[in-house]
Amino acid sequence: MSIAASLQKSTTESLKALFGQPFTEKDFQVSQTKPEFEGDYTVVMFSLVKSLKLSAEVIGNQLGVHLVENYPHLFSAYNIIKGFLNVTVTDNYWLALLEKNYDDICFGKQPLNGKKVMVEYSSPNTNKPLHLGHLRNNFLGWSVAEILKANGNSVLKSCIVNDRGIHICKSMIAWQMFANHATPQSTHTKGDHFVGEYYVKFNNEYKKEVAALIAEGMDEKEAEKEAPIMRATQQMLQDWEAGKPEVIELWKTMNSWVYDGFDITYKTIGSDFDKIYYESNTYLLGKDIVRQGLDKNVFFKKPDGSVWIDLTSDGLDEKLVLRKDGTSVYITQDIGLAQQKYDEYKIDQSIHVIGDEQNYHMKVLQLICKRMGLPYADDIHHLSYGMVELPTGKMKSREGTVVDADDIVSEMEKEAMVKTAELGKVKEFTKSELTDLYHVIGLGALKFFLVRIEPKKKMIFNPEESIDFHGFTAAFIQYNYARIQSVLRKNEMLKVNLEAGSFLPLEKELVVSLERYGAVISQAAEELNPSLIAIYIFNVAKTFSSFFAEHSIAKAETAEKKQLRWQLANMTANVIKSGMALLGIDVPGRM
RNA sequence: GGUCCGGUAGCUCAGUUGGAUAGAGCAUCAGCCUUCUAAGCUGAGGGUCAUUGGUUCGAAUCCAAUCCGGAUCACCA
Repeated sequence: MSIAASLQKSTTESLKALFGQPFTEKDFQVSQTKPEFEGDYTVVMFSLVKSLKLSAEVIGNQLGVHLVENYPHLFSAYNIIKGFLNVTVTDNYWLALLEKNYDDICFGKQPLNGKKVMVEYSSPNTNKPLHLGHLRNNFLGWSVAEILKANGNSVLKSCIVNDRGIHICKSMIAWQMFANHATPQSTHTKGDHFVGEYYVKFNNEYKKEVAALIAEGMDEKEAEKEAPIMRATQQMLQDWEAGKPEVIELWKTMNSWVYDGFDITYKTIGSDFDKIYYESNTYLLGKDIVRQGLDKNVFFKKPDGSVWIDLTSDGLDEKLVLRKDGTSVYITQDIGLAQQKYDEYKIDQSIHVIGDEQNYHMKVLQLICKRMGLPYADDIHHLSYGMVELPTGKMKSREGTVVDADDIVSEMEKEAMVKTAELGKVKEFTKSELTDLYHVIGLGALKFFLVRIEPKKKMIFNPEESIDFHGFTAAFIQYNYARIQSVLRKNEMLKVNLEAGSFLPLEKELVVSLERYGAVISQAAEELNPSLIAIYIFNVAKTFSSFFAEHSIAKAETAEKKQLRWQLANMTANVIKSGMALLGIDVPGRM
């Protein structure tokens, strides 16, 4: 149990003992004591004044005395300022905490709780390479999965690959028209980039054709429908659905090029999945559920044969679930996929990491599942995140205005190389050690940049002012980790009895901060919010950095101080490494 | 128009779920390497928490209205 939770518990017990009535943890608030006051944690008593009809001073005094007398192993002193009861935790508590955990690499993590969660993220289209927006999705999803694991859940990482549909056919048609049998191999191009080029080519050609038709006097809407390349694409989609061999062959070939490219990117950024779903296998699912829903009158049929659900009573609109020709739409397959996941794994919670542009869609999906009475309806959760935009506006792959994932990663590595060379601290590194270091620093900076902000906020990425290595960054944290490793290499831990020790302010601040790690993981898991981990780890590193500048470990005043600081440093390193791992960021032994 | 999200320092963001004098990073300015890694440390300046009203011991936080920005409301996915 965290010290904050212990204080909460002992406060409810004390209040009950003192005033003879039951209290819960909601009746008062516990928070960290502000640095300008004496004490470690604070009980806010204003909320108790009314129910007890006593002044805050009186309650605080009685409570303070009771806490110190009855929990002497936890609390050593208190003071009251206005309605705030500031409680000092005993030095022995902190010493014992350090002694027990300074070398525990699992500190802060929870044992398995039996809950099964699936996190779906990434969900790429197989017609273009990944871009910065996908990276935010990947890093968020991956990190949320790791945080949930650390908090005791069994987690399955999943991915739905959008490998079919009109947008895939666009790249295929363009390849047929313009490629002259070129391949990634023949052009020495990474497969996903290669296919992406044809997606852009499609759109250029399409625009040209539409413009030409309009020039001939056709109106815009019709021109967009009638453009020959679009007609050919639609024909191809029909051929695909009919299973026309040469179309399927081309589809498989081009998709395999893209997968080769994705594999490289995923490997580079450290993304992985336990289960991959393909839309080409799932797009027909869900129709049965719709049929059942028709029988139950959850859905209704319009005269033309299309099937709808009326969500107006929930403040939404009517939504189509089956076309008049009986084929399924986006939402239909999602219902089917949700059912399939549940059948396969009996998951307790299904988290979908999807951009906030799809808030409406996910709301509809959940509502439909609810109205159908599906058992997992309430366990579907949309982790919605804001778009990554450029100073010039939205990224559009159709128009080629995207920050490519592979490009940005290698640019960051290059930046890391330049900066490292300037500082000249790792001259004895081998070539491959250097490559690893640049990767760790460059990719770390990028991940931290994308994950340090609350998911639902949209963010603007300015390529001109590229991500730097100072302040609230991964590099700062990695740097402090490397410094600690250096100290630990040069100094051995002494084996001294620390029973009677006490803390200087920065030592105390550091151990108090480290103690919170478990609570931070829990909160991040509950809120599905990796930025809490990022902020926390940064604060740990910052506190360490001040501590490190102020107090020497090698030349500590006494043997006890040297041991205490050695253990503090070691535990800090472990927490940094562990926390950064939850964000998918590695830490170097030297930099 | 309906629904949803956002608006906090020049910029990028926190703000422990209603608590003490609203905090970090960047940028600016002033100090600090003969001492365990200066990708660092210490300090300074910088605020109408979009606006107005309400709720109460107490509001950046909750409620209402308004303003600004964004997303979405397809027989696309």
